[in-house]
Amino acid sequence: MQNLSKNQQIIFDLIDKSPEPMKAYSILHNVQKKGIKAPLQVYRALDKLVEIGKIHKIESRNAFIACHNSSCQVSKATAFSICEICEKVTEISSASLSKYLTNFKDKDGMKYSKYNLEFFGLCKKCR
Amino acid sequence: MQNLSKNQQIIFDLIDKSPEPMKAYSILHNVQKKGIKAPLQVYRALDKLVEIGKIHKIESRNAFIACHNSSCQVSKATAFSICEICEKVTEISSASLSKYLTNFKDKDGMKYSKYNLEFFGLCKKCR
DNA sequence: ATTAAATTGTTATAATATAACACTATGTAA
DNA sequence: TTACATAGTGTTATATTATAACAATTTAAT
Repeated sequence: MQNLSKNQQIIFDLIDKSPEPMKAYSILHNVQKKGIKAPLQVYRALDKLVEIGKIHKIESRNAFIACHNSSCQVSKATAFSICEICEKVTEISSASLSKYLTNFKDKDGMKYSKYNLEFFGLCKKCR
Repeated sequence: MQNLSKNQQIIFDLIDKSPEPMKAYSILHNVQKKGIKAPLQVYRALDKLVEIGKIHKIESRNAFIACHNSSCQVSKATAFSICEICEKVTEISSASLSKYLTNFKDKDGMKYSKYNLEFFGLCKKCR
C-alpha cells in the first residue's frame, strides 16, 4: 500500500471526515481552495481511491464514502444501508453476510467474489 | 395492475425485447420514430415502470432491464449478475437468497425489505 | 357530466462523467 | 545517476445522464 498522491490525499481526507456520502461536484467545490479546479481531477482521484478500496461509491446515489471496514485494503464486496428519509448511509460489516454472498452460487453454479449490496429502509432516527 | 399508458407500453416493449439492459438515451433514439421525442418522456415512463416493478434499473450501469422474476408485480428486492467483459446482466431469482437478505438484521437489529444486489464476475461465455 | 389524478408535450437546464492532449513527478533498474 | 516506464497533474472541451417548470390532454371514478 503506497501513499496517496496529493490530490488523492486531499480528496480522501475530505470524504473521510464527512458524516455523509459526498457527491463529486460537492467535493469539487470543497477542494477548489486547495487548487483542484476541474471535475476531471476529482474523478481521477475518486477512481483511484475506489480502485484501492479507500472509498466506496454508493451507486444508487452517485456519492462516495470512506471505507470503514478494512481501510487501506482493496475491497470489492460491499454492503450498505441507506435511509430513505435522511439519506444516512452506513457500511455494513457482517462476516456472516459477506460469507453468505461470497459463497452464493447462481443457477449455473457460478460464484461471485465481487458484489455491491444496498439495503433501503429507515434509520433509527427516522423510524 | 392497470394497463400501461401509451408511452409506458412503447418503452416497456422495447426494453422487454432487448437482450441487454438499455440506457435511457438509447431508448430515446429507438422510440423517436414512435413520436417520443424528449428525454423527459422517456424518464417519466421509466420511473413509472420501475415503480410498478415492470423493469429494474441496473444502478452500476445506469441501464434498465425488464423484470423476469414475477413480472407485473411490484418488486423492490432485486439481485443481478453482471459480466464485467460482455456486460451481460441476468436477474437472479433465488428464494434462498431473497429469504436470507429479507431476514438479514444489521447490528441494530434492523431488517430491510428493500434492497438491490449486484454481483460482478464473468459469464459462462467470457470465462 | 364532473372532477381529480395521471399522463403527455415542450423548452430549457442541471448534474454527472469522460475524451484528448501536453506536461510533471516518482520509482526502479541498469 | 541516467534512462525509462508508470502514475499523476492541469486544462479545455464535450458527452452522458437526469430534472425543473409550465401548459395541455387523457383517463378513470364518481
